[in-house]
Amino acid sequence: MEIRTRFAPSPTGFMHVGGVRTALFNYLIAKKNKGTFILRIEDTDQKRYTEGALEVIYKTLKDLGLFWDEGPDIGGEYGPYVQSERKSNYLEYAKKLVNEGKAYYCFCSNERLEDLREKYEKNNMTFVYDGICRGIEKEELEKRIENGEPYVIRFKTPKLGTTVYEDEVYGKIIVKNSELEDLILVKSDGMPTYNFANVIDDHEMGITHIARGNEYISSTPKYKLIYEALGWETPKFIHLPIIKKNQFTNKKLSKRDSDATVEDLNNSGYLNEAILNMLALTGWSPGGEKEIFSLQEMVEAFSIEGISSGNAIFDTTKLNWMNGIYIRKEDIEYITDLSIPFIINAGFITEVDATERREWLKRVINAVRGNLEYLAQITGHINIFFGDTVEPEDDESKEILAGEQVPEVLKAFKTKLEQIEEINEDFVKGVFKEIQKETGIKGKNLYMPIRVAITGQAHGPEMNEILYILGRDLMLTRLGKMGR
RNA sequence: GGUCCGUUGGUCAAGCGGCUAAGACAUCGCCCUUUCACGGCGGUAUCAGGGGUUCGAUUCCCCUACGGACUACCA
Repeated sequence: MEIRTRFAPSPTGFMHVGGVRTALFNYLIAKKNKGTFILRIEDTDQKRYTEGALEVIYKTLKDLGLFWDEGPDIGGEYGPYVQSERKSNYLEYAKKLVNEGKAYYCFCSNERLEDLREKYEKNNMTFVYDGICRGIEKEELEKRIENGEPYVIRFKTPKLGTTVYEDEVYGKIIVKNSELEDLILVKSDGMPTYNFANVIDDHEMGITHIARGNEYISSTPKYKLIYEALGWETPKFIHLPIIKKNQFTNKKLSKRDSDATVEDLNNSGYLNEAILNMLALTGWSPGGEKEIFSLQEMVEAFSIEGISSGNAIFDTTKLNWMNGIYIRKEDIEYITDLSIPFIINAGFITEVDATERREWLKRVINAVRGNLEYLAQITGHINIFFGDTVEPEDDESKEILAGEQVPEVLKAFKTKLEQIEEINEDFVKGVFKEIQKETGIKGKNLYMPIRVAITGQAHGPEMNEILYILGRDLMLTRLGKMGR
């Protein structure tokens, strides 16, 4: 049988990492089995609808590479894929259940329900509706409906016995039916409740595996009862451990904890590849020692058995490490594209520079990418390549420039620069050796003063790269303005 | 309050009756390196507590503690 999974977000305008992880796992389950991954929008609550929210969902999923096979924008055999456009059937199913004696009309007022609830709570019991409307005679029922009395349709949950279902992650879940409420299927406005609509939609769309957050674990028995009442096969349930907030959340971390949206993470310079990889590894383990996975590799390695049952904290520290790996391994063109906005934003370059000086920028970015955990940090590393003047930035660098051999070294270096037109391989290869030969100064005493003089810092990328990137003229300018 | 679920180092986690309890991140030390970073090597650190079952429990059962979810005419 074909495996069909679905990701069914509400269009709230945000795609939090937890939601993305749910999408990812549904995607993986489908693709691992050569199945179909479906996107369905749950927008029955119009109050929640936000302008542009759909686009956020589409964009996030696409950027991450989680392409759906059926969905609102591309259609499919089981459409429509927007819940608000499917409303017609729900009532019919509910009425069918009523006719079969598996559901009933309930006229109870909110006040009565409130009183009831209070009574139960006082006795320390789980509130369940007492089902008084189950017993309304047919004649009375018809009369009340005719009179326009508001009603809801409730499911007739068995009073006795237990309901059991086998969770793919948590194992057997057993609940006493007496703990289960006669849940509402159709609201007094004729709209289905979320739970009911979900069951219907999932069935009609042929969903075979439902992966969702484990907050649904206790309501799943109710779902199962509805499936059974309708005579439908129950899909497999894969409840996922929740990704918790960092317990040490503070202002600095808040953007990177589990509340974070993918957009937030992107804005700090986290790559989608790293986010996805990290998300896969929280709540799932491939078993082996491999940790860096492309989406395709995840598909191959994935198995439901590898999903863990304990809730996890999104490890932002490890995300930093992993993101650094991707920054280093991805194509430099790609990293350059992603880095440019940060560099423009910091005022180092303009939009025009970004295209006109792209080759140079690429070299700059490549020179510093090894130091980065996330792209926003790049500005702190490339600043040495901008500006005509240079100041030793800290005590360490000042101390280096104070060395007694420094004037001689710098003078020699300056002379060498003046003798060439531009930096080339011969110059880079030979300049330090020559200076060493002429002055007798070598090692740190030779390299460090030059580094500090032309960059202002005692740390940074490889010297040769710096020479190329800075270029003859700028170095001369900087050296010239130094002693001033 | 009730019901359900969970608990292996600071974090992510492997383990599915017998192991010196993997691995990764972080941390510490060493090496590489003219600097920083990367990289390499090594160290510190974990079975929440208590009862059972068993020749033997991290693994199975029970209790306690702690954490989470659910308990809507919200999704």
